[in-house]
Parts: sequence; structure tokens; C-alpha cells
Amino acid sequence: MVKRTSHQSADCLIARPLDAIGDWWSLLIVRDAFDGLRRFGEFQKSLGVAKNILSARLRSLVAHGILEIVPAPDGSAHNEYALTEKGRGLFYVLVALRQWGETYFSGPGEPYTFMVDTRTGRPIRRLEVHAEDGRQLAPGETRLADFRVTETG
Amino acid sequence: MVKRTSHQSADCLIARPLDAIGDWWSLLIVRDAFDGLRRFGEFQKSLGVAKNILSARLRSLVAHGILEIVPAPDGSAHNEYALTEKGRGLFYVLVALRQWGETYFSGPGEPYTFMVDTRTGRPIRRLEVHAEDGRQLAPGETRLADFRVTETG
DNA sequence: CCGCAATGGTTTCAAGTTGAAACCGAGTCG
DNA sequence: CGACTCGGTTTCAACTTGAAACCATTGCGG
Repeated sequence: MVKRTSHQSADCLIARPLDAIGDWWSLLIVRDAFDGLRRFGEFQKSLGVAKNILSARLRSLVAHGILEIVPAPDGSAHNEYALTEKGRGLFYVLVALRQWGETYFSGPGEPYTFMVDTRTGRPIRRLEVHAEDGRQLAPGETRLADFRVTETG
Repeated sequence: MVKRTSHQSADCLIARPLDAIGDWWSLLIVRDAFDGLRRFGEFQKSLGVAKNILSARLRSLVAHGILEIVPAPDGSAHNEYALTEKGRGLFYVLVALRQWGETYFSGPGEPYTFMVDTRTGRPIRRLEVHAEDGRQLAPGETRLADFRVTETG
């Protein structure tokens, strides 16, 4: 985990989310949660991660409000881990990461998968960044502004 | 760094990008690179990270083709680190992360910043996931399909 | 030319983190 | 009862991290 960094750059709105997520394992857990996994054993089998690590990550994700513990739907003793609203907000991060992966990491002969619209089975569009007026923006066409931006519109 | 995981879940297109990025510091370096930082000292000052760590992360990012070393534009001896095309592809990941951060981590009284369109100074739109036909898709409306998806269109 | 500061790192080493494996307790099935 | 599964926790060696010290090169004033 990244240490408590009060000296972090002014842009905490990247650093703090990263800190809340925790580490790569955590993000893979979240991805699996989007895929419908809910139980300790399911995550462990899917990720192949050591049980102590999984345990710690789940606890951290719950502590950060990304997952929540819910009782098992079948009334049995174990409980399950479900995405909260906040956790579901990470969907766009995962989509972005996956599209980047599709572009740069899918070699030929690999078990290639991609995201599709459940309803039609057709691939989804690439993410785009749009201005308020709908123009598509390239990386260089945005900047950070602070709250008291002069409303020049 | 995440260890070499051949047992990783079938969906390597999340895990491999994460592995390539390296760790949180690396992503903060990339963010700073988008903000125009290019020199070792600039990154170090911005992030407050130990020099050995920064050095290792820069090397890793270069090795993964996310940054590249370019000679200093002023002809001096030091060289600079610039985003490659692949590195610029991480823009969407950062935007997604930042919008998530804006939603869940910006408390009142914080030095709040957000992304704006450079041309107009107006905030950018939120990311959306769209189907091929343009419909907006919520997290639950997508799934992963493998390459040999039956083209039912 | 010499000294000195700044830049861009590398080395060292203590402290913290990770993860494989062993262990444990509760429930469940036969 | 006895074995087995599930969902963890504990243990401990190995690895990683990061603060500080160190080092090499460049730039610059005198």
C-alpha cells in the first residue's frame, strides 16, 4: 500500500483513488466481482492469490466502501462480497484498462476476449473523452483547473 | 511488482496492463507526464518519491514502452522522459480514475481540481460506455466474449 | 584552472510487505 | 463419529521499499 503521503502532489484525485483501491490484486478482485464472483473461494480460485493476501485485500476493499459484506442468499453461514455503488463506479477504470490492454497486449494466438454489449453480443465502442459541447478531446486538449475557474462561457 | 503469474485468470487483458504499468507510483508518473513533466527532478519534486524508486519506475516504464528517453531539447546532457503513443493510451485510464475520484473523494474544503477542455475552459463530460449502436451501457450490460464470438448480427 | 553547487542518478541497509504453507474452527455430509 | 469443505488466520523466510548517503557529470563564478 502506498504510505500516507501528505506531501503528495496537489492532484490527490488520482492518488487517493489509487490508495483506496489498494493494489493490483484489489483491482483484479473488483474485476472478478463485475464478472459475478462473490465468494472468498471463488476469488481465490480465479486469481490464484494466497489466502492471506486475498483476505487482507477483501478487508481493505470493504473498509474503503468498494465492496460490502452481504449475507449469503441461501441463508448459509458464510457471507459474500458484493460491489457497492462506489465499487461499481470503477467500471470505467476497468473498461479503460481493458481497452488499453486490447490495443497493446493482445498478441496473436492468445485467448483473446473483448467486451461486448450483452444484449446484442457486439463489441462496445472505444471510450472517448468529450467536451461539454460534444467535441471529442484528445489527451493534449484537456488540462486541470481548480474549483474557482473563471466561468468564461 | 506483481509476480509472473502464469496461473492468472483467463482475462489477462486487465492483469497484463496492470503488470506493465507497474505500481501506483508509475501511474502517478504517467499522470505527471501528461501534465508536461519530463525530467527526473521534476517528477521527484512533484511526487516526493525516493530517488531510487523513481529511478526504478522510470526504467520500468521505459522498458514497457510507456515512456521513452529523448535527448534534452536544449541540447544539454541530461535526457528527458516522454510519453510514447502507448503511454498516451493511458489517458482514458487516468480520466476514469480521476472522475471516480471526483465523485467519491473530493470533500468540501479540499483543493478541488477537475478536468476541463483546454479550448473553452469548461469541464469535460463524464465517460460513458456505448454499444456499437450508440446506446449507453451500464456496468451490468456488458460481458466478456472470446474471439470466436458468433456474429449474430 | 579550481572550487562549488545542481542534476541525475546508484548503493546501502533497516524496516515493512508479501506470499506459500501450515494451521484452525465451524458447518456438512455419510 | 470421521472426513471433508469453506473461510479464513498465523507463521516465517524471502523480497521490496524507501531514506539517506554516496557518486559522477555538467554548469558556472572567480
